[in-house]
Amino acid sequence: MTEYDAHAIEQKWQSVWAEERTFSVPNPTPGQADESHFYMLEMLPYPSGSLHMGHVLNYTLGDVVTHYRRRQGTTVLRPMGFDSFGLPAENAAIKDGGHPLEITERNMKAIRTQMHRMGWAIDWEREVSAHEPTFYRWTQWIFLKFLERGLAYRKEAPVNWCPNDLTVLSNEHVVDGRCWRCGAVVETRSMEQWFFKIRDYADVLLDDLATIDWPERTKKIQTQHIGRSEGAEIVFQIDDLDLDVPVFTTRPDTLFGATFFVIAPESSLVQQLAEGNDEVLTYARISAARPTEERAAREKSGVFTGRYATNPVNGAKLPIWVADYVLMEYGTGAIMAVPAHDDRDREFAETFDLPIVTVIDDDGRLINSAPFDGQRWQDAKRAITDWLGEQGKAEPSVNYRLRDWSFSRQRYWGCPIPVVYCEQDGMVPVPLDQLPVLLPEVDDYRPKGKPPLASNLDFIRTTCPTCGGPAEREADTMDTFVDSSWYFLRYTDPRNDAAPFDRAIADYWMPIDQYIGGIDHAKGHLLYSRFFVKVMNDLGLLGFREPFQRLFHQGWVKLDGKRMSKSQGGVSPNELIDRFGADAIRIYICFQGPADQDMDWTPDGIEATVRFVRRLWRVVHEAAAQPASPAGVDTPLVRKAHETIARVTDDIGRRFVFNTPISAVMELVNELSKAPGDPAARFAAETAVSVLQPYTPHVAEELWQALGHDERVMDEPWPRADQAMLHHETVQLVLQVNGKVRDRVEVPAGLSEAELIEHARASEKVRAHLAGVEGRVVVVPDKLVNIVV
RNA sequence: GCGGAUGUGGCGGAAUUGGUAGACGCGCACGGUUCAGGUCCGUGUGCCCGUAAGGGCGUGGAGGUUCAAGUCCUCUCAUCCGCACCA
Repeated sequence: MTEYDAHAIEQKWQSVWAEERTFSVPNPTPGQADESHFYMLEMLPYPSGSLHMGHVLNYTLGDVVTHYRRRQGTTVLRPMGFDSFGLPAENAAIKDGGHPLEITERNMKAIRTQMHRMGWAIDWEREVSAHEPTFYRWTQWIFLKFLERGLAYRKEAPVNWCPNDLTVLSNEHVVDGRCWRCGAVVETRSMEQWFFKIRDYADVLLDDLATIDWPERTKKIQTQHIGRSEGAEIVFQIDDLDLDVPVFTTRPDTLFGATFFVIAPESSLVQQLAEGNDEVLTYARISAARPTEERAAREKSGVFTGRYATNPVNGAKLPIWVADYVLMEYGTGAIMAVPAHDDRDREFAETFDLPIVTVIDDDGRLINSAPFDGQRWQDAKRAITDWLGEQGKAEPSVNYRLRDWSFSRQRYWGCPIPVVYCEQDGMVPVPLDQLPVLLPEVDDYRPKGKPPLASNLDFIRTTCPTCGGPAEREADTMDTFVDSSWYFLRYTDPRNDAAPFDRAIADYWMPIDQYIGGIDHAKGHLLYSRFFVKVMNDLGLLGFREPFQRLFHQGWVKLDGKRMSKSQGGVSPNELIDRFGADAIRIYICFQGPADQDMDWTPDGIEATVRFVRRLWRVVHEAAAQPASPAGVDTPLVRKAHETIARVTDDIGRRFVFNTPISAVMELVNELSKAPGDPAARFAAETAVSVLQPYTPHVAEELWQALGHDERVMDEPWPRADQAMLHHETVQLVLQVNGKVRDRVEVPAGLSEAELIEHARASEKVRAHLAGVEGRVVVVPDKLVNIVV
């Protein structure tokens, strides 16, 4: 027996797999019989640096599943690529002082090497990167399809502006009022921007959550983000102006309690209502410009316009105020204020000394609301809406918190938006056959507040595809989340140069059977991708409605309480591979705890997993020197082996837990080492190597050979536990008195209740606690007898 | 404020259907092998009382249901995460 040499073994097998293209999976040929297949995917990395331990956990989990499924006889598609366009990669390049293309490709190279060294079973022949023209050509193509269908549009709107990254951000990427990448406080600016009409899909995005197997918390986050709320739109008339202003409310039952009326500072109504009123106009201008964060500070501010609105239920004259606690983007930008039954309205009323009228009593019935007095508020909602509806002053309405997705960025490193602007023809899409619109190489790519491409005249100046006259190209680029909304489709048919993918091939592999990635993408990438798939389904490009059938979030790997975001000294995967080998790291990261919970990174105990691999190495070699285990041999060791198979299979396959299988194999190895010469030693060793193989693919192959096999263990069918071997001849019977364990005895399995009770009463220890009293008896067959006195 | 997750030895964690709490590993202690050290092997290790036999306590806290609760119910505390003036 030679010493265990992780590096020699790992390099050897990694070379073999690369040469033999072991993990490359061909697409089905037309007419081929449908075979069992599985699409395993983990979220692709940003090449903004090299991998950290969080990635190692993510991709190792995917790898274990990949091997496990392969060995179930399933063809597993498991591709990889790079989210190489966009802020993360570009900011990394700026920091490193190089060109984004150069830095990005350098990082990609480093990551590929790390992935190779971890031994992950990846089909590299399907690799795609967002920044390659062969990929973004089709990002542009898909954009144009959206545009054609009216789902992409340009609009002047208040948007989130990051003063540090000098670009617009989507709502999903403003976190606590700050930029998701750099942490700068985001400002509000009114700019003409590109949007995707994700709001049109709010209902289906909500409803179809019921059809997918996702963690409930993720569904909750999306549900909350979409924020569907049902109510009514009620029309208020503005005195003297002959103007009808609708408001949205979820509580039409409180209409009689409305005592004032408020409009948002950004509302176009302000100009009409406050003409010549400088106080109001100044307030509106100043508060509209306040940063979102400051505006969300609780203190209520506002100004009275001097005008009144008429409450349609009772003709009451409600003073109209302008106040910045009313948002332009939600509902109609105007509200009826019911201070008795709304905390914000109450606070405002108290600040400005406005009347408060209670219209629902403690029993939940309407008061001060004739003719609806006495009705339960839940019923009155409907009744008042119907009543006003008959007069044409109300109709049921639904509102969403979800805003359309702002996806244009004033940055260089992204997919060019393929439209041109012509004086004659206005905005003109670039014809499909002229794609891709190539991102030009520029020297000065740094953000300046206006898109860097705008000053690149070679790029900007073009001709109009419609009239042939002079035109200018769009200078904004796309959000990186556009790329990641469809990359998983490109993997299915990555070299197609006639279409983004062939529909039949995408329909064959998709939807993804198992997706693994961080929960930080719950309302960004995971929502956008669902939207893209639904649109593409509506466009007839594919035959399914959801991209990710089953989703799992790995926990964060934390260092000093903070999420790992880049490789830090001492904990970089490369250094750990150098010191301990990939197999030991793979075991370690899985063994640390439940994969969906956060873990604090400590290197304590990583030596232990190396020690375990060495122990396995030694024990298996010792067993390999033994004669082959005869069929039908029945020893405690052979039973332990079958038990291990059953546990590991259930844990990975059904429960989707990855730490306890390692404990199970450790137990088996412990028993094997304590049973030298056991006739089942070879069988136990083979079992240990076989079920550990998804975790430790390199050393498993080496040990499989040592056990005398020519085949690869990764190609061996997953072992099956012999049910007969799981059945025990004797069981340990727990004897309780008053629910407390007093004795344990070994008895034959399958005894009758009477026999079990007899055993219990025969126990000295039980008798000592019974003191001669008979007692009532509870029996759990093969497990427990509890005597209650 | 709303929504969600978590809480078990000195530490990471296990306990899958209400039925032996603490598997597996780290750490620690003692012993052995090798001996420059580490490696490696063995034994022990929830807490308290007791030389021992044995007994008591024990899954953040308080109640409850049950023959039996880490697991179910009610309340509560702590930590973390998501949302947050969304009418």
